Amino acid sequence: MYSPDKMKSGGGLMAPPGCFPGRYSPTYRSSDPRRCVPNPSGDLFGGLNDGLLSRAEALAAVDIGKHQSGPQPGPPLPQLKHDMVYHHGVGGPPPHNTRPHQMGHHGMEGIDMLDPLTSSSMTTLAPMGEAAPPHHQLHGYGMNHVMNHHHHGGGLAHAPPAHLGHPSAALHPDTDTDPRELEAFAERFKQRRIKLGVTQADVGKALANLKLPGVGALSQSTICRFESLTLSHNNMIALKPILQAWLEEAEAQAKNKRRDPDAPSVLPAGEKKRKRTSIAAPEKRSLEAYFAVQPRPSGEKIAAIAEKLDLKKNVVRVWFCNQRQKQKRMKFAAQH
DNA sequence: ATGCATGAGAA
DNA sequence: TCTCATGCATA
Repeated sequence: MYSPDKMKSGGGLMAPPGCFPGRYSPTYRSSDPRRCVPNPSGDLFGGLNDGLLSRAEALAAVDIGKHQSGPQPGPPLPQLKHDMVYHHGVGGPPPHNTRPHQMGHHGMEGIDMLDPLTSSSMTTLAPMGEAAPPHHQLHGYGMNHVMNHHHHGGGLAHAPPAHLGHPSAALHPDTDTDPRELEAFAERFKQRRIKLGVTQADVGKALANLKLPGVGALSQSTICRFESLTLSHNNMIALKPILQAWLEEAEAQAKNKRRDPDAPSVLPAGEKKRKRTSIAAPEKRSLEAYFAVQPRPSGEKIAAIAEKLDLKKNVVRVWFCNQRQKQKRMKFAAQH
C-alpha cells in the first residue's frame, strides 16, 4: 500500500532554495536514433528459459497469439490497464459531484474485455506486490515551505491511515491529506480555472509569477495530472497549496479586472527536440506480461528482455520504472 | 491526456 | 539501482 508516512521527516524538509520545478537545463542527448523495432525475426520467444521469464513469455505468447495468430482461450492476462480511477468507493462521498473518470483513452489497444478475473482482483484494493519498501523520500522540489503548513510537531508528517480497505475506516483528522478533499479540490480547481479562461499550460507558467518561495513554473502535464488526480498522494498534497494560491490570486485579479499587462514570456529559442521512443504494441504486450510476473526484474533480466524484444536495455528499464510508478500512483485512492 | 525520459536523492 | 516528481513530445 502507499505510505505517505515519514515524508518530510523531522523538519528536514530539505528545500534547496535553488531547487524547484522549472529549473534544469535542457540536456538533450539524442539518446538513440532507433525507434521501435517490431520483432524482426519473429523469434520473439526463442531460447532463454529461466523461470519467470519463460512464464512471462508464455503469457506474452498467448496474448500475442490472441491478436495475431488465432482465437485462443487465453489465460488470465494481467491487463494492466491500471489507469487510476480516483474513486473512493466508500460510503458517503461528501462534497463533490461525481465526475466520471475523464481519461480519454485514445489510442489504446482494444484489449480490455479480456478477463474480469484479474482486473477485478487488482482494482479492488490489491496492495500490489509491493512489500512496502521502507523508503520514502520527498526530495526537495522547492515548494516544501508551502506544503509545510500542516504542523506536526516536527516529527513525521501525519499518521498513515491505519486502516486498509475498510470502507468505514476512520476519517483521520488531517484534512489536507484526505483523498476526498484532494479530489474535491482538484475538481473545483479545474472548474474555476476553466471559468477564468486559463489553460493548464498558462497555470503552469503563472505559477512562477506568484513569487512564492521556491515555487517555479510547472508544465502543462503536471497541471493536467493534478486535475485528473494522476499524481502520487504526496505530490497532490504538495501541489495543492500552491495551486490554491494561484487560483485565489487569479480570481482576485479577474475581479479587479486588472490584467497584468507585462508579459514576461520570453519564448525560449528553439532547441534540440527530444525524440520519444515508441514501443510497438507487440513488445508492449510482452513487457506487460513480464511485468505481471516480475515487476522488478534484475538488471540481467532486463537485459535479457531487452535483447529478446530488441529494445534498448535502458528503454526497458525505464519502462519498468514507469510501469511501477503508474501502478502505484494514487493507489491509495482505491482504499478510500 | 499520456507515453517515455531525466535527474536528484535515498537505499 | 530504485523511487519520485516532473517534463517534453505526441497521439
